[in-house]
Amino acid sequence: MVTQSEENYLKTIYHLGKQGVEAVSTNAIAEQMETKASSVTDMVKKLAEKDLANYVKYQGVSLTKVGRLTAASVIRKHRLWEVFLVNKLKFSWDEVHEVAEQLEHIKSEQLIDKLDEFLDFPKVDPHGDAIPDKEGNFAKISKKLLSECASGEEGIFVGVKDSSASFLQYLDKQHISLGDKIKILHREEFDQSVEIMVNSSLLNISQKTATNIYLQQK
Amino acid sequence: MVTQSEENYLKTIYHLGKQGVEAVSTNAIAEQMETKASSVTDMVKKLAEKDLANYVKYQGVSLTKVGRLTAASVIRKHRLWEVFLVNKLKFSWDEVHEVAEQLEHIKSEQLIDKLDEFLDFPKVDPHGDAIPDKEGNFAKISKKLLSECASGEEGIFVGVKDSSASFLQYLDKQHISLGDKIKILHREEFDQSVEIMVNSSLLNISQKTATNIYLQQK
DNA sequence: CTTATTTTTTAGTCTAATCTAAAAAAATAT
DNA sequence: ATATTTTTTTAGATTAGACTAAAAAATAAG
Ligand SMILES: [Mn+2]
Ligand SMILES: [Mn+2]
Ligand SMILES: [Mn+2]
Ligand SMILES: [Mn+2]
Repeated sequence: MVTQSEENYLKTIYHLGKQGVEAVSTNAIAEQMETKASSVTDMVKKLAEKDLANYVKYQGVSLTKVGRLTAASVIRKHRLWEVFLVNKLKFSWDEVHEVAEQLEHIKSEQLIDKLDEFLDFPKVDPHGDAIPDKEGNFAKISKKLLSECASGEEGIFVGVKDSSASFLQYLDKQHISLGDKIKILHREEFDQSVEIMVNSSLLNISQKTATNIYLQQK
Repeated sequence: MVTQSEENYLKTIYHLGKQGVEAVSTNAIAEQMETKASSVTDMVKKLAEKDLANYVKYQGVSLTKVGRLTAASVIRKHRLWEVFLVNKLKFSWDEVHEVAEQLEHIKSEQLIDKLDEFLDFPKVDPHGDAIPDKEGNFAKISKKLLSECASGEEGIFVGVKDSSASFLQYLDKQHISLGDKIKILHREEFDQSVEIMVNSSLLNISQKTATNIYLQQK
């Protein structure tokens, strides 16, 4: 049995280390999970003991095949629940993370299969992140950061890199929503801010904002 | 904060002691929860410490007002999730209990409010049990055990007393479903079995079955 | 190549929730 | 009224997960 805490560690290692393939440092995990390095060392030993992780003292952790699959399954559940909360229960996209953080640990294959069907087999969550299938495979969506687009280029807003409530609320306030067509009009050399056209209105966004918006082109 | 384990104890005490008002014995709780009496003693002390229960050594436990409200809230969540699983995800009524046992511990007021609305404010769960409102009040449904009905009487099948999977599956096999009209034709003195009419077909049910079926009359 | 700094691990505590075995109290039976 | 049985509590251990402080290893600077 994989505990809730183990699942949270697996998810973090998965995210930090390119799907858990690259070795991740103890400190990186501790920082991400807001816990102490010594706690991470303990847990990482346990994951290795259970053959969910590869761990060599002082050399970081990566995930085994089983570990990766387990992590992907948790991520799948997290994102499906987020879709449920937004599409069915009318949560807004900045309110769902905490609740999904709990729901992702509910243990029932049947539940997730039926939820997936009920939601009509969504491929992305409310933040534009891909939902892995049961085998842990992601549909590769080609997307590019707005900050990397040249002026004149345009694309559809399909995802956010930062999905903190504050950023999502900022986007709401600016009336920038997933699915909108965005055109890059001008990039200011001085501060890297960008002038864009969204919903036929002009907007100026900071460099920080531009590095957190994904566009899909053509 | 009330832990998951504490919530489970509160729920059990609530069910065993007439909504937690009557004192419940340590052994009764232990048996119900399939744990040891010594574990119950420990937990009960903790609940008393947190002002969720009234506990006097050797005299059993009852719930405080806050304890009762907390228990009712967990039961509310459990039953709302059961409705969701059956009505929306198409689980059958014998499959939902275990999953609801986990879902009932998800912490989010907003989630439950929105779920309640999404389900159209149901008053009973898939087993005919009343769903308490946010204040912990149950809509009193007048229902009577089939075993207590005289021959000639009839009523609508509105609930089960035993909601074990095996009993529910037995009812499915006999094509007896919630909402069916049942008429008592004859009670056999010898073994207390009952001949009934359901869906215009004759059926003979055991005494045990009869004591687990609730009818609503007129 | 040493010394200093940073990172990681170990050692030792702590809390929550469980258990077994033994002691104490309460209930039942002679 | 005493002895027996049952119930409940206590005492002591165990496991998971987290923490602090100290030791050890790895990395970076001079
Ligand atoms: Mn989580
Ligand atoms: Mn998301
Ligand atoms: Mn439960
Ligand atoms: Mn039920």
